[in-house]
Amino acid sequence: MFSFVEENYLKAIYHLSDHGRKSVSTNSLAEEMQTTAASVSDMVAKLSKKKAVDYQKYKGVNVSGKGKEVALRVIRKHRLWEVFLVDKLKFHWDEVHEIAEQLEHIKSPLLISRLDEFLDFPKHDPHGDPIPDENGIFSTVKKVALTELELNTPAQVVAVNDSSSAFLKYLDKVGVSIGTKLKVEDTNEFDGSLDIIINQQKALTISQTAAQNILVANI
Amino acid sequence: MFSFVEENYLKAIYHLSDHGRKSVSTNSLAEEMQTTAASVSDMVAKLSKKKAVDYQKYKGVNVSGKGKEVALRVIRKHRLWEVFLVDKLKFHWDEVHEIAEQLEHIKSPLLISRLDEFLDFPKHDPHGDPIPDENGIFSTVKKVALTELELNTPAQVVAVNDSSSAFLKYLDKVGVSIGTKLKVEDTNEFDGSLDIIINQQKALTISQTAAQNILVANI
DNA sequence: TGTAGTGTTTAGATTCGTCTAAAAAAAATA
DNA sequence: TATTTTTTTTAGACGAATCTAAACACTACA
Repeated sequence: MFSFVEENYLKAIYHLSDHGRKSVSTNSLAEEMQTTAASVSDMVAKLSKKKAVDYQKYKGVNVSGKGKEVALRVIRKHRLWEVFLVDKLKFHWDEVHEIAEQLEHIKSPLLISRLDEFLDFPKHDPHGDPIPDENGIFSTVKKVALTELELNTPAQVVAVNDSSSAFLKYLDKVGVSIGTKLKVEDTNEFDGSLDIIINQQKALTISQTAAQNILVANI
Repeated sequence: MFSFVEENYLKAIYHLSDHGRKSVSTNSLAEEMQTTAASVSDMVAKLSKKKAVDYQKYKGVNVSGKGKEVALRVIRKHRLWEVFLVDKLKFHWDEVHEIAEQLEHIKSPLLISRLDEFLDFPKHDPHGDPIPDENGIFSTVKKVALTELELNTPAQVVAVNDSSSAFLKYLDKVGVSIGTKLKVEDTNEFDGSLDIIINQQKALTISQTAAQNILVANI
């Protein structure tokens, strides 16, 4: 139905359009796909003919219903494989993207449902991004920055806003990762820093800047 | 270095040449690859220019040292993924080939070494075929028919001689599959049947005919 | 509101893997 | 050995995805 390359275009359009909310320019898509505007024009016309995107010349492009379905299926596979690589094969969360880019194109619905089960139906990938279910539905846990979390409310880290390697290294050092359970014990008004308890044991103070970049959900 | 398609050709040549022992005709390769002789001629010329095969016009083709390396790497990946699908994702051994055909082309040496470790360094795939190591070396376990196994010697099922569905169904029913650990407790001289212990617990008597078709290796 | 500048599309070419049809070489047979 | 049959290769073309260069369409500002 859709080639490897077409799937990648649909995924990119879906991302750049902010989940289908705004149309995507040829140039931005060209940059995302590491190719030329001319190639993008060609491919978008092709996807339009296949009814996978809505497209009018010079007016930008967006995924259609069908295109969104394809994009979500690929995203689901990508994120499930990332969970596999980190949880089962002990990869670090910042080394899995490239491999998942390849694995996401393996065609076998049964494989994916078995993998989902094997991984115990994860709702988030190792970066905290939500994994759509087989119908393309994201689980609707509300994510808030750690700075917004109420005092003494248990929560779980589900994502980060800053994925720079400096920040990820810092999180590693203090023992925070996706899935870490924590609560905020106190806030220090003079600099906005937070006193938190990690996994009901380790006490730690983190800066306001760090806390703004850690997203948590209630548990 | 080598495309998806080139890898498949090298694998097919390696197989048809009986592990590089005899040269492969254009027509047989065309049949194996489900394509035309003309396409094979083109591709073989291309692989020859890349020094992956030894080829002289009208004289057939065979893998070169480099080509054999590529083929063995692909075969290793294919068989490791098959083990993963059967052991971890609970696929039946006759449903994994198609999916492994796709997975075998994922490029990441680290992924494969991690997978190998995760699967506990299997030496055989679910069909009993040996898995080459990272240097392309097959483990040289001696396979013997179960009828030849010494009494009370622990061994592991590595292959079957008869892959008729009747025999496979029988094996399923009695709980014997590739990888099953067993030993022979006693032989019954009057009909050649064997009393065996499966996985150090289940006792079972099997006919001489069945035992001749089960290949085991010492462990 | 006309025009310079930016963004986008079209035209034409290239590489990869494939095809059909035809030519050439090897093998089989008389 | 000469001729027929089979196998293999070559020639030329095609679709997919890409590219560069050139034409075209929008936009922004003088």
